[in-house]
Amino acid sequence: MDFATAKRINQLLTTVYGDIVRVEELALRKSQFKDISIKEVHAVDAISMYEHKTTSEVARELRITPGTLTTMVNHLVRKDYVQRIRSDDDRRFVRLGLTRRGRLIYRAHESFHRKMVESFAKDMDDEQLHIIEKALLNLEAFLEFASPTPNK
Amino acid sequence: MDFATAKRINQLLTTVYGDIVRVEELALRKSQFKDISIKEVHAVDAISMYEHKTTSEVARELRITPGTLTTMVNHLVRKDYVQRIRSDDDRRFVRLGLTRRGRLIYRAHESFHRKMVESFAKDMDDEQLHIIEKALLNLEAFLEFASPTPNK
DNA sequence: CTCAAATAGTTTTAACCTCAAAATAATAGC
DNA sequence: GCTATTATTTTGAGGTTAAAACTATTTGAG
Repeated sequence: MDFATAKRINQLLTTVYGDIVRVEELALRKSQFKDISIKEVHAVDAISMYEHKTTSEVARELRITPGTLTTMVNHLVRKDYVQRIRSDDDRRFVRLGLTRRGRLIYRAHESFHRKMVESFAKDMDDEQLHIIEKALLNLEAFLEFASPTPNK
Repeated sequence: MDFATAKRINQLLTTVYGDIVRVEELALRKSQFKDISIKEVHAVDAISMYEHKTTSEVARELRITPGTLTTMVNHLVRKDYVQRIRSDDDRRFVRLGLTRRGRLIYRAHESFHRKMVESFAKDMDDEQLHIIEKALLNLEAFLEFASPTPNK
């Protein structure tokens, strides 16, 4: 790969995520959901629609500590996006679910991402999509090699 | 594009950046540069080697406010990564430069990214690289459309 | 030339996100 | 029934950020 191309691709890779977050944040401010931050939306996304995962499971998925998620969930409960459901079989567990309002923003967020990926892969055939997925998987493998995840 | 592929690509896109940052942060902790955060390294990167950009220019590039950059630069000066150079022609401007130590970490960071992009594009020919760049540009265009950047 | 407006940067304030460690609550094993 | 373990919450502290007020400097209209 020539130097200039590497530079451009690096630039794109490192810019794109920040741009996604910025656009999402902006869209929230202009929507009916002004009281929720993008991090909180990602928590809503991880909690997801029907699974009722535990606090620890969701925290692991978000790569934050359970303590951090607890305060986040406090806010999200107060703002009526999330509900806590104590497990009946083992009352140490707290299972998390979305309220009606939580499900609304979940779907809005999902729809944004669907549109985003669609436009990302616009005019591409299966083979081209495969190349892109391969590249992203290469990247994941590099990162995994650079710093192995403790798999539990 | 079929649903499952879209899901996988979305997953990869949204995970990858966080993984890059996590790996970089971990590498820093294990290196000789333990006193600098990844955000600060990105500031060093934006300040760059020889240009002596002004505070506002660097802030714009990093998409943070000048006030935020000022406190960041305070830390980086104290830790001997960055130096402030008052402009002589217009003494309102502060130009930013790297110290010896700043240049060291600049090159280390640059090298990490070079390796990263290389492994990202491993075994790909020019045409395949072009497809990937196209996809990333599509994504940028979508984001730009979703929320136009105020170009000044 | 002088002073008001504009410009660049800094300081202050407050919010949010985060983690580590201690505290609390519940369960499991002996 | 204790003791250890597990899941969550609370507490305390630090990092990142933006907004607004403020300082220093320059520009330009009169």
